[in-house]
Amino acid sequence: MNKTMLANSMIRPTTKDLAKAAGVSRATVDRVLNGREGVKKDTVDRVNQAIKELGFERNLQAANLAKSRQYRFIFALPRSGDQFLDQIVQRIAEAQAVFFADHVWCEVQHIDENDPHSISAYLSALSEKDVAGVAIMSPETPQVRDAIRRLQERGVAALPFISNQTMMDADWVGIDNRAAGATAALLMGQCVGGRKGSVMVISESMQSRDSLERRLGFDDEINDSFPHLHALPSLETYGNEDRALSIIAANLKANPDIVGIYVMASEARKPLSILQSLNVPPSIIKIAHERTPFTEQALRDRRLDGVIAQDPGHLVRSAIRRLKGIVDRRQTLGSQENIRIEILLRTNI
Amino acid sequence: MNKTMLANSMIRPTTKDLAKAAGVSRATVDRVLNGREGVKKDTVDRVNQAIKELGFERNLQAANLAKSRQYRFIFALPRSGDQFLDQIVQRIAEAQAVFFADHVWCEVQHIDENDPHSISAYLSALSEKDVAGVAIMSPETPQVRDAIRRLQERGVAALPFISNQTMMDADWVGIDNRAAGATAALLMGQCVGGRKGSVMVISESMQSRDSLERRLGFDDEINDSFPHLHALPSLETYGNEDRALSIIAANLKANPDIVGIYVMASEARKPLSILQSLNVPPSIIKIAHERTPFTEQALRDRRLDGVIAQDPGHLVRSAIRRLKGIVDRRQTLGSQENIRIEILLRTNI
DNA sequence: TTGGTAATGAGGCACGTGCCTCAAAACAAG
DNA sequence: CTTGTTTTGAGGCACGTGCCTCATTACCAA
Repeated sequence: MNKTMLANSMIRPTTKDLAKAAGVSRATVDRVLNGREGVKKDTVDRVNQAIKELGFERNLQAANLAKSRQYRFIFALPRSGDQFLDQIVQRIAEAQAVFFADHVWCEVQHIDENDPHSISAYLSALSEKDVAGVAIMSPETPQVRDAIRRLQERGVAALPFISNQTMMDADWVGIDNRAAGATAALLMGQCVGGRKGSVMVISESMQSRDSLERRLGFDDEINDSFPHLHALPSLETYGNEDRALSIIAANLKANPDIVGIYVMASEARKPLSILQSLNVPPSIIKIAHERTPFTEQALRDRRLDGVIAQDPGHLVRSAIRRLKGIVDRRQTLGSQENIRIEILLRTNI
Repeated sequence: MNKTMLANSMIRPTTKDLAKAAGVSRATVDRVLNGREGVKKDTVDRVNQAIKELGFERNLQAANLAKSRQYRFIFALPRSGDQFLDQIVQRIAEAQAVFFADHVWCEVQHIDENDPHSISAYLSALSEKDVAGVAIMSPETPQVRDAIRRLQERGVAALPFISNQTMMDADWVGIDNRAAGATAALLMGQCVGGRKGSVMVISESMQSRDSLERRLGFDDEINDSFPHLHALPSLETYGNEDRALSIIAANLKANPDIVGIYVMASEARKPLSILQSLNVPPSIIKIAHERTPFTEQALRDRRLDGVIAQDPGHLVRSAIRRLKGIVDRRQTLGSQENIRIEILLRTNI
């Protein structure tokens, strides 16, 4: 009995079954399924009713075959040469091979993160004919936000990637930066042990939403759980090495009680080498973001005590699956694509 | 130019193209692709050559459509009622919905983890006709190991799940338990701070490979990095509450210098409630495994300081993708399906 | 050469859906 | 009623592969 039941439940209804159940022809079912005009409201309802009753779900493989559909996706990423981005690009190339069997093609398009106008222009030029979806990593500006909206209206799947845009709280791929900051704080508190003192916070710029959120989460957790620690105001390097050196040195001198340093930017290399050149002792706890060859090595060498990371491979594959899900109008399981905040220590690299 | 290039590279060669390129008929191509007999070695080579040259990869959607293929997978899991397993079962149900569009059906089959004979008998009864693949969570025994091998020989994809079998170092789904143990140790060391003392280690049984590996990793890291800590011999509860209470109490009394407790088993509930009933102070660091409603709450209440976890949803989906990959003879990206060792603290639950 | 077998080709149907055409039916307005 | 429009049906081809059958060719040995 069990077997028969299973066998039955494993036969998926087809459009033919639908037609029979709704008492219409396959042509009409087709019109309803693909939203074509010229069907009476009443008939549409009958078909939809049948869909529900039979639990019909269109056979995507067959549909894609019929349409010889291809999924062309574009990753619009900042130019920059930091190691985290390099990783992302590399993972995209790897993902290509994995998703080849699903008829997915990915391309990387470099955009100028500091020129919202050019980004918007680029996005506006994309047509649904050429591109099925775009994953966009860009700081939030009204122009970019609008360009994304227009893309979606034109039928192109658009997904904020790693950097979030306020508009879409659910529909984006990346970690919860506030929680990431809080995690950094907790790790900091625990590594510092009972010691009392200040914590230096280094960022590239506090303009971006990501940095702001990390900072908020960091402060919340420090205040909540480690009142004996004092988080200093953020130092902004603006990606300038000389500036970074001078402000970090000054900050160190001004706060001799520093027990920890939190490097908030995604590129930890420069701040850390500056710290090293300034002979900051290992007893001062150092926590950074993102797994890169550099941070991995630093963890091993104990130049870093902890790293808060998001897996680049997972980010990329998640973005692809999400884009594909949008294009296919598939139900996606929210929890499936939650990007985890990883804590890297020496042992779990 | 860019566009044309892309358009060309985006047309996948078909068996027809293959036939033309190899100078044979589609029938012969078919014989080669599907390993049928009666083709001259020479011809086979020519076809394979063409496959390489064209970069041919069979269109899985079309093939599955033609065969009206369904993927029926079975998760063979221990009966038990622990929360971690409950989560797994729940995730399987969720995954069903997500993978429905891929024609994947999953079933949970409860097995008796303590009866290798019955497990082996169950696996032996599975035929390639009914089942495309099985994910097996079972402690390692020669009988189970052999049954898995025979399954594979019969053409059923078989994948050790969460509990590893020595035989397959690469082909299984779960975390690296040795690294997990080491991570627990490192977390322990950091939370304990500079304090000196002993660490209690509680397990259900040291018979299983998983426990052994965790213990090895734990000891390695403690010895390496925290010489001021002393890891006590493992306490084995054998799942018996009375026994657990008495040995834990005795262990606490015998070692007044205990500064940390490592609960190695996947079910932390009972050991922890025993510890609570024994009034173990919060200053003693407690680390356990697996994210469950219980451990989440315990982290929030600060009854637990850290949890080493593997994401059940990811485990399940990874197993399904792996099984499907095996059945489809697809290339799988190793790194894609690496299960991460997650560190859960209060902030990143 | 002949007979026999092994190797190959030609062709067709099926899978489930998308998309098209043309005809038939239902309906509304005059 | 007729005329015109809207709605529906019938049917067929295409997508790329698997799996048949039957015919044809190549090759080997007697």
